[in-house]
Amino acid sequence: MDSPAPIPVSAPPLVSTVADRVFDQLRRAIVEGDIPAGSKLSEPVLAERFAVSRGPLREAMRRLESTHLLERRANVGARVVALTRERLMELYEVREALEGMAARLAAERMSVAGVAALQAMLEQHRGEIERECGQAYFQQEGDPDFHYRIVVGSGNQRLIRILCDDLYHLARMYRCQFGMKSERARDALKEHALVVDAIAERDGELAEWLMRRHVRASRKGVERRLADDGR
Amino acid sequence: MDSPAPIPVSAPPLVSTVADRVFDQLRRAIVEGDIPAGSKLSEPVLAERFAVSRGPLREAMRRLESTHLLERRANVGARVVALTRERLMELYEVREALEGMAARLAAERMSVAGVAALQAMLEQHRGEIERECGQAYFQQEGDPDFHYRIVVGSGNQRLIRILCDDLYHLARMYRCQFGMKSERARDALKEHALVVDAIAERDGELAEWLMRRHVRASRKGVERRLADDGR
DNA sequence: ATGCAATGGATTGTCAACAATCTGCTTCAA
DNA sequence: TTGAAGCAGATTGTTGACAATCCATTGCAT
Repeated sequence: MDSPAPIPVSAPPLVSTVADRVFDQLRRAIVEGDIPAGSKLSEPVLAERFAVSRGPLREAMRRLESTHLLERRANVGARVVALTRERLMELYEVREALEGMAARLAAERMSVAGVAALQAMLEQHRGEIERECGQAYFQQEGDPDFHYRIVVGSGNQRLIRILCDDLYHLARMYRCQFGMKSERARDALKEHALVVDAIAERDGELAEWLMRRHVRASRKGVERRLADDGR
Repeated sequence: MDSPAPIPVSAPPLVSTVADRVFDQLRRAIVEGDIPAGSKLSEPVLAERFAVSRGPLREAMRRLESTHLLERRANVGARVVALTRERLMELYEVREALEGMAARLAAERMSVAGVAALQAMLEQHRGEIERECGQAYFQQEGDPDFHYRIVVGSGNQRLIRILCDDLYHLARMYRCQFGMKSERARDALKEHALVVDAIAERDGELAEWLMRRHVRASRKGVERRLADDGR
């Protein structure tokens, strides 16, 4: 049984270079809204803020750009991506396709130990949601955990990189900045359980179908919230 | 009716910087096998080869890494990705999911003009395949054209970037280096026609299903070829 | 002969200065 | 008053030199 500790998404670099540190710090600052979305990033001021020269900083920014958190134009500068309703919907569409496939592959290939760990995690989440009759913890921690495990369980390295290295950070950025806490916790947990069951039964087709429906349901929940807020 | 000229995948940068040029040249050299897969890239020798300093070169390499054509390790160096049968299959799995979704979205959203252009392109391909009773042209030019159009027609910016900026270049690398010329040209054309019909009928569900089957069929064709070659 | 430690060479990471480019403001003419 | 052309300031792109790190070879001890 695995610990509920944060899952190492992409293997952290064996040796940490200055650019790596700056990359992590900058990403967190952007994702958590410390640096507001849409704002312009000046290389000199950032270099001073992180106490590094422009070389490693530019490398970090380049990597942020490759994860689509930054947009650069030559001789003009870099801006943090703008969070729009449209982009969020696009993100959900891609996630639906990719995570559906991940669930299918996980059902076909995940080790029995992996499936057991998945079921254990689900049980733990069930306990937590019961205990604090709460929605807060689940959507903020449990849901990403669930999705990570499925994706990693697919065994498809490319799938893992696209989702864990890029899309999930962006998804977290939306959660942080739009302040979404789902009231869908109980429904989501039920949907998770169905997906896990399908994986345990090695029914790839059903697992994919259920996962896609789960992602669509999440999207609709978000859509409703945004409509209420009048974004 | 559009010209059969090469489709501009991602908008070429308005101003071309040195790093941009090196990026394009390096990518082409890697994709076309001019620089063999798995080989190590030395910064000094490449800098001399392209007659630039290490700064822009490193930026270009960083971008190649973000497209997963290069792998870097700190203080060790960069290597061109190794082309393995396993990675190729992973690529097809991701493409199946993503292009299936693209076909669905294209069916729902593509403009009538876009659909007309798609049909015209198909007709042109049909003529070409008839004329040279040939498979060469089609798989090397026509098939990518077809997939590009569908993806762009989805209107999902993120989908477009993932597929056109990253995956398609890698797919082309496999084609170039494994020297695949499909004997599947006629079958593929038929499959394309079915997808286009579904899009024209605005039947997203069917379009997705057909596109996924088409990608799977391509994968199987490649698998068979690789088995024959004993890779 | 085998395993381990130290050293030399090369490669990459980092830094600060220089050059090219863009943006916004000022100025001038219609 | 409006529009375009030119200039100033700042920002980014590029360069070459310096420092830190790793890999392979060599030598030695077991």
